[in-house]
Amino acid sequence: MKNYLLQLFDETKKKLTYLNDIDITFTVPAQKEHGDYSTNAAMILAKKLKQKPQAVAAEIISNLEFDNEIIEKVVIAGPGFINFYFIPSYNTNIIKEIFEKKENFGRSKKYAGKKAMVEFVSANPTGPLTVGHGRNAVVGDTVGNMLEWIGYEVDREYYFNNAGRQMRVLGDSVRLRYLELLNRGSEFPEDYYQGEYIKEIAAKLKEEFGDSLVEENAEGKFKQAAEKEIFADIIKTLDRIKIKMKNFYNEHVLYEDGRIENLLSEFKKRSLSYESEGAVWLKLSELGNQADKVIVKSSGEPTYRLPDIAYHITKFERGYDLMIDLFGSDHNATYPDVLAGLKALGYDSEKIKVLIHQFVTIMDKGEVVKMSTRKANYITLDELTDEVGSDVVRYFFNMRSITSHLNFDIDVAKKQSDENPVFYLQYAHARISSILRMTKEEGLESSLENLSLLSKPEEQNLLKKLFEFPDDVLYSAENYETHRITIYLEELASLFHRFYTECRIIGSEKKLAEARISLAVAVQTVLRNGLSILGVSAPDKM
RNA sequence: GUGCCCAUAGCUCAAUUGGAUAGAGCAUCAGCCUUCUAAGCUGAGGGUUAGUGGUUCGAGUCCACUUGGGCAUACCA
Repeated sequence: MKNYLLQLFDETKKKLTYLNDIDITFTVPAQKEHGDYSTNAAMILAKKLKQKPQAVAAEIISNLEFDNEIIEKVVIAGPGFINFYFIPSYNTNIIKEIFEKKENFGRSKKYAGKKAMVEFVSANPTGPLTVGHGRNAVVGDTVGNMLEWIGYEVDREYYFNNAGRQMRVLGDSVRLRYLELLNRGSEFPEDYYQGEYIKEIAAKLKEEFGDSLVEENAEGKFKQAAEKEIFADIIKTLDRIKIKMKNFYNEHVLYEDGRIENLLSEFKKRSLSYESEGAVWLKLSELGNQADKVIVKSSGEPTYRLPDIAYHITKFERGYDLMIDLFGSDHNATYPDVLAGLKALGYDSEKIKVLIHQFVTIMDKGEVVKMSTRKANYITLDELTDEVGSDVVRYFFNMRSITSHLNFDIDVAKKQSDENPVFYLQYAHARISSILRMTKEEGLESSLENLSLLSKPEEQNLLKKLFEFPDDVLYSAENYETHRITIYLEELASLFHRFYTECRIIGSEKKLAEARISLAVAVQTVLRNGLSILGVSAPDKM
């Protein structure tokens, strides 16, 4: 429907050139009395043309050469909206399109040939992934899916660093637990990693090496073993919720390749850095940021900014047209420095989209759980997946705008009741499978012959909703908003359940029954496609 | 103190980016199964969109201030 309108307006632009001055958008009105689609173009143009919106609207309409077989009427309403009413039987064309495109219905080629990278999770291997990481992981993966749906070739990457203070403390935590097991322990510091997994790693080391590691330092075997074990667990955890990284990028590579040194001398050469108090500073205040920041400490060790900039340069060199960085809100102060640094070096920082998601608040037994990896006071993503399953985890994290805090009530999630809307969608899908099984037994098959019989409001509403899917996918993807997909699917499922209640298939006249089966199949296809974007399964039975 | 994000129904959240009468789910109440899955459907109640002012044909959305929260504000990442 929208495509037809766009076509129609493209034609009209030749006659009314002022239409080229604005972006003409079509929206589905909230009130169905206002038609199938609506545009506010006349109101926007009224200001530019210094005419009344109604007069502009009238002129536009009189120049529209629309097909009376497709559009029933076009009217001016309210302050100057132009409302379009389509012929009901035209709406059934969407079923044919869905039957043709099947699992590809909703995909578009708008960004075909473009490469995107989504960098997400990127947690250092100091402990198991928590529920907090879960939001990042699921949203990142789903953003990747959405980008694929609009044509991008997408790489998923996990950036980490196994050097630095955090990791030293991790290694030493394992060492102390190991010594404890040999009854040679000393006091375990409060600010060390308290988790059980540290003890498990220590136990494994004891099993393998006996007491031969007593003199070993924290940086060696202990840290290596910890990193290896923890990473293996992280990959397993991600795999359980259907996330596969294309690449794990170790910050260390940037040092080995000499990128850090090169970058440092590049900044120096361009007079973007200076030395003071034994440290090297980046002139961020000259680049429009708040204050200069240290890039190399007086100890000689770079701060995270330097490798982060170097890392992003590798992304540019790898030829990505779009680079997504997904962070929790605790990083909201760090990325502007990185972007400013890149921009100063001549890279197009517009190609980098930084998405910041707000924190997950965990509620357990009516209380907020304060999370800390260090104190081992957290709920792991694995535990959550054990409790509710991958589908609920993925759906739950995808269903909220990332700008808002996500309130994760463990009690509710455990219930697996109808408070989890994912079941509502899956139920609609399973219901259709069931219908198809039953109707087959009755000798009924889907048919595209008599779709014009689909004229009841419940049927028409479904058809119009199906039309919106490709648009919704595009919109969601371009704005990186996974939750819009869940909203769409819930609305579609709701319309289907209403159709199911009002429009029986078995027992209806054969032609009508077969047209309705086609509609049900189309709805099921779209439900399945939408769920696959979210990474949620579409069961045939529940 | 300063920067970023946020405040919408009892609770959890939407609102097509400035559009028409602010919508869903849960919870509460009242109905609907001898017929394709009741994990469903129908109806009811529930709102000064934190507050005040401003911008304009039109504001939950944009601007200013106020209040209240989250995250930052390191020579940690």
